[in-house]
Amino acid sequence: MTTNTAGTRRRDAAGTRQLLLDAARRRFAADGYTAATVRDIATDAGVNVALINRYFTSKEGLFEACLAEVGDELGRTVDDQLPLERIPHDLAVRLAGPHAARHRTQLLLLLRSSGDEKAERIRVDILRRFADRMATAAGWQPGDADADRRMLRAQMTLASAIGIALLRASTALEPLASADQDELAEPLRDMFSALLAPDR
Amino acid sequence: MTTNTAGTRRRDAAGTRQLLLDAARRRFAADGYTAATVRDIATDAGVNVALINRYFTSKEGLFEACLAEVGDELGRTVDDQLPLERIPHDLAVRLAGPHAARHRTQLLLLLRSSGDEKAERIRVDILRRFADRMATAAGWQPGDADADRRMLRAQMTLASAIGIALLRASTALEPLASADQDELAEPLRDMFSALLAPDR
DNA sequence: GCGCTATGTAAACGATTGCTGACTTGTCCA
DNA sequence: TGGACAAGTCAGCAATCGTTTACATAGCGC
Repeated sequence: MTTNTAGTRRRDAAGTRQLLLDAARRRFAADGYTAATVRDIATDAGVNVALINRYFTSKEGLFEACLAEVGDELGRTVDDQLPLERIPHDLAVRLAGPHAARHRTQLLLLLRSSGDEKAERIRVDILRRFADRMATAAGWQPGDADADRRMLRAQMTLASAIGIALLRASTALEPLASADQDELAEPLRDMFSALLAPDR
Repeated sequence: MTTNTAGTRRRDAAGTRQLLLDAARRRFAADGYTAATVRDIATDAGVNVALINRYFTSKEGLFEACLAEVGDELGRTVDDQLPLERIPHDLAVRLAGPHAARHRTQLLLLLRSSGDEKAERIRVDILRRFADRMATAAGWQPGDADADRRMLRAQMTLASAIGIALLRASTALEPLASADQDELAEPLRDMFSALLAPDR
């Protein structure tokens, strides 16, 4: 919360909008949609509660905006033509790398459901796009005979990564919860190459 | 809801207690702790709301009872000395077999957090026990040099299975969501043998 | 059959939820 | 420099939450 000498907030619509988005993403990811209250989010952001409704119309709108932002961010972050061999490493970094906290909220948000139909559509679209890229890296092609099998495997890979992220975040289960990037990388490599490149 | 001809409920403490447990497990697994309301649960069970507090003291108490029941059930269901080769098949059955609906609620409940400390302890205990059995099947022994590595892999296996269950249940992501037992079995076999038996 | 207790019901409590309206006040341009 | 509009504040609304309390009655031992 940036304040001037008088203790009143500096006025910056775009800025406070972003503060709300950041706080909301963390809260939604950590607590789930229902358990995260607008008052919690506003307090975290250091912003008045009413501004949530001004900028995002409703709690649902804020959630959708979070999802949309994550969609954009993943679209920019995830390499479109990522070689198969780098996927495990890339996911290990996401799960336990230097900016794991931010990446984790992205992954967790993908399985926080609000029940709202529009948000649900956004959520599934992101998952599908994410899985598509993995399937492509694994040699998937629309017309293939076993295209469905490859896609299924890509989606299972994604589900596994999210499951690991969730269990690490929401449970004090050792050694999983505090395993670092290097410790995770090796099993992830074994696992994902078995899923995505079973015949090489 | 069993009623006699007059429309009044038949009185059966143990019976309605179990009705509440079943309904609660489904609701908690599907909606999460906060989103599942005691009124929803009571309606599903065909039982008066106040009975939740009579039999389980509180919503928290009901949740703990659900977890404890799942713990017992898993303790009886999961074979203590399951051979490594059968784990993938066993999990495939749990995820998409004939009684998948019931097994799914068990798995999903393991990552529904209430925030309450006691419930959290029960939850982690179940997960730990579950992972222990998998690690044991994979040749884990307390004194081993790489005991920690094996345990980490077992926990990642469990996390993956739960992640797949969650994504199947909470998202219309095809083909994953409607894949049947046979379609899941093969990738699961590849995946789990890579995780649990990397050197065979 | 009588009466006691376990079982189930109904209504309401206070707290918290998301949200709204009327309001103050900062900021910037003419 | 003053006025207009955007940005932020404040108090309170109605709805819903978990829970409690007072009451009705079915079922069983005597």
